[in-house]
Amino acid sequence: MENTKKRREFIKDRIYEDVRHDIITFHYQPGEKLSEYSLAEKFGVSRSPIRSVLQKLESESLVVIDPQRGTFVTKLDFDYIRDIIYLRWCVESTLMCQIAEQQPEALLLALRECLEKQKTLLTGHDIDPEEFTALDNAFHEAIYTGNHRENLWDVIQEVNTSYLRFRMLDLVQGNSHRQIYQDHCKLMQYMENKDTQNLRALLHQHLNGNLQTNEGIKREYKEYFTA
Amino acid sequence: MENTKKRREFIKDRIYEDVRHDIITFHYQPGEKLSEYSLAEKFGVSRSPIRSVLQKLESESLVVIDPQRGTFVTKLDFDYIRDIIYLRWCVESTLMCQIAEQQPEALLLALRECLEKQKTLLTGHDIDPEEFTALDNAFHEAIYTGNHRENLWDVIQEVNTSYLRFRMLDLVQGNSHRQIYQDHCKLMQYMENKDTQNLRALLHQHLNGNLQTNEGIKREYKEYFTA
DNA sequence: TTTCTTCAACTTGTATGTTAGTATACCATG
DNA sequence: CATGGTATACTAACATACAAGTTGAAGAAA
Repeated sequence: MENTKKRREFIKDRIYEDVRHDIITFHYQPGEKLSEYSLAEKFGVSRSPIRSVLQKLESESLVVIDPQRGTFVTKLDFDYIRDIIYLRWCVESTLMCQIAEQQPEALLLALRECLEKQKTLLTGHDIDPEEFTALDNAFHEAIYTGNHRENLWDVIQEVNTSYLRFRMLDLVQGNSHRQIYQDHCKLMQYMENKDTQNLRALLHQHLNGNLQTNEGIKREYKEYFTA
Repeated sequence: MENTKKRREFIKDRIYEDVRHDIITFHYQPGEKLSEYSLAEKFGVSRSPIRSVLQKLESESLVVIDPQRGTFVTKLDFDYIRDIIYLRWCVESTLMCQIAEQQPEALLLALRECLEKQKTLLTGHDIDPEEFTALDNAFHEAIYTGNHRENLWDVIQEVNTSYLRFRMLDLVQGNSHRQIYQDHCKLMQYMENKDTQNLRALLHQHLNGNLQTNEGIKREYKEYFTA
């Protein structure tokens, strides 16, 4: 049985992935101009697929299209990111409390396996930020899928890209991987011990990536943020 | 001081509002085909602005574009809607508990004013579903803005259209307006009395628009829903 | 009748003009 | 020098033409 829906790959799909990746990894810097014409030239295509790509990127707030002026990579808006963090906190703390309550065997096992993978990756040198991010995401995704909230995970992913860029900023510094892993382990413990009080508090801190360092990042990369 | 940012009105903006409205109000029915060419003809424009509109509508899951086949109004996916309800429940119950805790004077006053408007509208005959929806939304929006979560409200609105269509189904029947108003009043009471237990329970029921009636709607409009 | 092939009509993707708004460098004017 | 108008280059919005895949009906073959 073939359930992988064959969807022809269009030029715009490939370009979308390329440009999105380059924005998230700060290859294109916040504020940088991305004109249709120059992108079309770069990828060797016409402006039509580029327009599609830019409009899609605008819908996830990665670029802003200023009519007849230009299209620009959005700067990081901390007020916006702050609300995305709050959104995830509200949802994921509720989900985790539910897990703490019900102690679903299969899910807890899956989460422990996920943590093992993270531990393994951490033993090596030169940790690839994107690879670690994938494992980080896998842990959080399991929280959703384990509660049969796959759609909810997908929905949140669509608005999560701004937060993703924000987290990338301190991940490239390379010293927060271990902290994230340890947070996950503690969250795991709290769920197993039904310690919802500490669970919610730690998750808040975890999603914020340690409040004190945020201020440092905002200073260090202040040209990446909106005023 | 002029703070309304003058943004030139483009053809696609008007068409977007038109088509979106017609989908939400079921003028275009779920599953119906919306070809670029026929829409272009209907609005007397070329396919370019129509493509913009349809791509934007796809990003909020109101249409699905099947390449080289056609563009169709999406059917209501209850699994998806269920998760949107859960999302709103997680967020709004947290916000309301926060309000219950802090008892912010100005916000409580604003909420009471909002309820008065709803009460006034309910005294008349022939209640306009869209007008009531606006007042319903205003109550929920105040919960966000009162906690300085304007961005979060905006984010949720972007994924809320599917839920909006779902609620429209029983609103046109015209017998749930009073129930919604009464729910709001009770939620208000629970917040003032810091009764978070009942608050969370009622909000869940409120967002679901009464579980028992949902089954009836799914039967009555079953051609509007996915299998 | 049933099944397969062919083809025409229709779909969106892509390419390329054309139009109109914006920003800026330049120059004339005070 | 300061100011205001103008020409110009650039932008995205919009129009149009062509390309390529999908669908389904008509018709031939079994």
